[in-house]
Amino acid sequence: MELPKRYDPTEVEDKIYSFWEEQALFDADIDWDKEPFTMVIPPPNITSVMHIGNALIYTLHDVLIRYKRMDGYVACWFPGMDHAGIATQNVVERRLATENCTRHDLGREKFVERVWEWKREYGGQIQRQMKALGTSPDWRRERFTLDDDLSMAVCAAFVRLYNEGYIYRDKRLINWCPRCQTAISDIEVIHHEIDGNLYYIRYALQNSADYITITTTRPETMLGDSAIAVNPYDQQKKSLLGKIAILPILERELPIVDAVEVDPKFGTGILKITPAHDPLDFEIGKRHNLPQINIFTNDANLNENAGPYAGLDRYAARKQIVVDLKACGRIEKIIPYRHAIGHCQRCDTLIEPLISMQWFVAMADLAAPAIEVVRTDTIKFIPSRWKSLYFDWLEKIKDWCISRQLWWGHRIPAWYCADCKEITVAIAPPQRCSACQSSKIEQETDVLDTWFSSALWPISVMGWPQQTEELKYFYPTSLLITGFDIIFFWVARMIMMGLYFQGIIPFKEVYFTPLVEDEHGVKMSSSRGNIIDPLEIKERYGMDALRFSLTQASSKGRGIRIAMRDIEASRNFLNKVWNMARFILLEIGDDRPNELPQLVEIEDRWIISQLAKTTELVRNYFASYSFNQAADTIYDFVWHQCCDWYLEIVKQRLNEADNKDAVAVIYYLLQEILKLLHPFVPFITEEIWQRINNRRSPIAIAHFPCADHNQIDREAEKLVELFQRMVTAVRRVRAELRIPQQALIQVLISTENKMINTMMEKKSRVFSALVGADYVKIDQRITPPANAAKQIVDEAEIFIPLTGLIDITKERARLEGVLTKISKELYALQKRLNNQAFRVNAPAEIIAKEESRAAEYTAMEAQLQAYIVALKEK
RNA sequence: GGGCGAAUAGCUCAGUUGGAAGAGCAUCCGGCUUACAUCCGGAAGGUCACAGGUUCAAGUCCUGUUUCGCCCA
Repeated sequence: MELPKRYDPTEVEDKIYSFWEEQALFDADIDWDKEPFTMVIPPPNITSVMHIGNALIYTLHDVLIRYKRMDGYVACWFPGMDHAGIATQNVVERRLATENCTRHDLGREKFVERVWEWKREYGGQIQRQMKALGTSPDWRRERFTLDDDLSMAVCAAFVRLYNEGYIYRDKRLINWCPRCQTAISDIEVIHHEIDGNLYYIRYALQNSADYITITTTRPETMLGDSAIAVNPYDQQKKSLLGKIAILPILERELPIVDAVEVDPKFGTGILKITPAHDPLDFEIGKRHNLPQINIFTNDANLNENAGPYAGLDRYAARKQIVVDLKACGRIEKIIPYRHAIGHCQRCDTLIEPLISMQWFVAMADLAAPAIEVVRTDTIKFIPSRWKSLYFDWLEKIKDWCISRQLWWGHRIPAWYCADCKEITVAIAPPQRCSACQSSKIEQETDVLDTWFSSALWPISVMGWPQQTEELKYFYPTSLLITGFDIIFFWVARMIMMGLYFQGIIPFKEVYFTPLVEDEHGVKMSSSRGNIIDPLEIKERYGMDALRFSLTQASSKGRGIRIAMRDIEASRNFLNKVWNMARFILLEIGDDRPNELPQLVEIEDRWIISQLAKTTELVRNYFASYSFNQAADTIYDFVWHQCCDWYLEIVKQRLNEADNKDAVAVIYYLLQEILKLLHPFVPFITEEIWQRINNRRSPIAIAHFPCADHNQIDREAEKLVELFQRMVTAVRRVRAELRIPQQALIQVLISTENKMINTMMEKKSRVFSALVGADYVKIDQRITPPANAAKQIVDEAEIFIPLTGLIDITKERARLEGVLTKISKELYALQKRLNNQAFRVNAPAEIIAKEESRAAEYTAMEAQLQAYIVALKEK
C-alpha cells in the first residue's frame, strides 16, 4: 500500500474523528483499579466561536489528556458550556430588534423560550469546532450550566450560602451598565484610559463673599452633591471644616466635612462629595451620614433630582452644565486630563456607579481557606508567579454582587412576601411565606451572575449536591488549564466553592497558558482584524499543523505570538512525518516484524539509543507541563536524527538481500514515533497507524512509549557522532570549495586511532555514498597528496585531493580562516586552564573536559599550521 | 501611585539545578540525489538591554538603571 507523495489533511481529519467517535475512545468510565486523570473544561460560553486563544487552551488540554490516556490512566475530560447571561441575552435582543421587537414585548417566559431556541440553533458552535480541532473529551459527560441538574446545584448552593449567612441583600453602590441594564461585579468592569478634562468649579461659601474651588472630572454629577470634603491634615484648608458651601445652580447647602482620602495635592485639594455616584464618595457619605441623591435613571439619563436637567442623557447634561456654569462665572478653568474609567466588559459602555438593592456574597471568610491552599501548594500554580496575583486579589477581596437584572440565567430562589415583607429562600418553589405562611409571595426577578454557576462547575458537572460515584472517583480533578486573565473569574471562585461545598480542593494543579497574540504582539481581536480563524487553517494546513504550532509556541511566558508562517512550518514537518512513513512502508513491503532484533550495527544501536533518550525527555517535559520542549524534542528527533541521518545511513542496507534487521528497526521506529507524536498531532498519526495495518486497534489507545534504559548506548552514540562529523567535514569542503555536486571525489583518512579506523573501515561504503566519493582509503598514516584539502576530525586527518577539481589557493584561504578560529578558542581555553583558582575550585570532570579540549585544539592547530606551510611550498 | 513580566541571531522565540550560546522562519551558496522541492547539502549571523556585585566560572544568582508590555488602584 503506497502513500501519496503529500499529506492532505482535508481528506483525513473528519474521517478520523468519526472513527474515534464510533469506537467511543474518549469515554472514561470509573474503574477503581486504575488511577484517574481528570480535567474539567473551563467552560466556554454558548455564544463563543473558536479563536486562537481557546484553540491553544483546548490543544494543551487535549495533548495532555491523550498522553494520560495512552499512559494508562482513566483519562477523563469533562466538556461543556456556560450560558453567558449578558452576552447571550444581548445576542437574542439584537435579533429581536431586527424584528422591531423588544424582550419586554415578549415577556419573560416567551423571551427565555426564544433564547433556548437560539441556543438550539446557533449555540455551541465551539463544540463542533473542538471536534474539528481533534479534542477528546468524554462527550457523554457534556454539561451546560442551565441543565436541570446543574441549575439544581446552583439553587442548592445559593440556599446553603444564604442559610449560613454568606449571601445577603443590600442597597449599595454597584456597577451599573446602562446599556445592558444590569448590575455587574467589580471584575467585570474594565478600566481604560480616556482623554477627559479636569474641571475647576467655584462653589460659594454661605454668608461670605468667598468661594472655594473644587476639582472634578464629572461636572454633571454635582447635581447629586451632598457635601464638600477636605483633608483634615491639610493645614491650608482645614479651616473650611464646618462651613457650608452652596451648590451652584441648584443652590443646595453643602456641609464641608473631613475625609483623609482627599489628596491635598490633587487639583485644589477640595473634593465634592456625590455619595450616590462615586465609590469613594459613597464611603465618605456613609461616614458622615450624608444624603444619597441619585440623579440618574437606569438608562443613565438625568432624573427629577436633576432639576432643569432632567431628561438629558449624561453626556448632554455635562455639556449643558458646563455652558451654564461658564455663563455665571463659576468655571475657573478646564484642563485636559487623561484618566482611567470603568467600561462594561461585555459592551464597552461607560459604567455608571449607581445605588441599588442587590444580592451579595460575603467573600472574606470564603477567601481565607482559598488563600491557604495555594500558599501551602496544596493547589500548585504553574508558573508559580501567578500566586502573587491570586493573593493580591483575595486578600483585599470585596463582596461579590451576584444579582443581575436579566432574564436569561438562574432566577434567584428567593420569594418576597407581600404581607410580612420577609424573604423565603428555598430550592423548591414554596407555596407560602416561611415567616407568616401568607400565600402572597413572589419570586425575585433577578438572575444570578453566570460566574456563580461557573464557580460550581468542577463539582456540578459531577452531579453535586448528590454525592455521586463520579465525585468520589474523579474529584478533586487533577489539573485546570486556563488563561491567567480569568484567574479571578474561574480559578479563585472555583477554589472557594469547591472548598466550601465539597470540603476539598477542586483541582490539584493549575496550569496558566500564555495569551495568544499576533506576530506583532498585539492581542488578537475581531475588531483589530488580526484574528487567525482556526477553520481557515483547517482548510489550508490542517488542524494538526495548528495544534503543533500552538504547542511549540506555548512557553511559560506571558504572551505567545503566532503567524501563518509558523503554521506553515508545522505543516511542513507533518509532511516530513508523512513521507518518512511513506518511505518506511515502501521499504518494508508486507513485513510487519513485531520485535526489535539484537542490534549489531552502530547506526541501529545509535538511533534506538536516541529514541530512548527522546522518550525519556518527552516524559519529563510532560511531567513539568513543558509542552513546547516536548514538541521540540520530538521534532528534532524525527527530522534531524531519524530522517537526516538514520534513514540515509540505513538505505544501503535496505537495498541488500539480507535487510531483515534494518526493516525491523525502521518499522519499530515508525511506530514509536507515531505514538510519541500522537498526543500532539492525533489525526495524521492515527491515519498512518491505520494504514500500517487496519485491523490494529487505534493509536489513540496505544501505550505511550516508555524509555528502556538498557537501550541507551554511549559507545554507539560516540561512534555515530564521530561518523557524522566526518561526513559533515567532507561535505563542508565540497560546499565551501564549490566542488560540483555531481563530481565524485576521493577521500583519504589518516588516523592512528584504532576505534576510528575500525569504524570508518566498516562504514566506508555508506560514507562514500553520503559524501559523494568514489574512493575512500583509511590508513594509519597517509602522506598528504599534493593539492589536497584537509579537515581534522578528532584524531583523524582527512585529505581530499583537489587536482582537476579546484584551485588550491581557495583551500589555503579556507584553512587560514579555520586556523584563526581554532587559535582564538585555544587561547581562551589555556587562559582558563592556567588559572589556579579554576584548577582548585572547579569539579574534576569539568577540568578534565577542558583539558582534553585543549589537547585536541593544540594538535589541530599544529597540524593545520604545518599543512598550510606545506601547501605554500608547493 | 503599587505590583508583575519582558529585553538573547534580521524576525518570532527556546535555554530545568551557574560549567563550550540554540531552534524555526528569513538571508546567502550549491542541488529536481530513486520518501519528501511542503525537500536535500553547506554557510553566514549574537558585547545574551546597560552598570555594578557574588563566583574559579554568569544569558542563568544579587543590586541599581533604561526601555517596553500587562494587571491593579
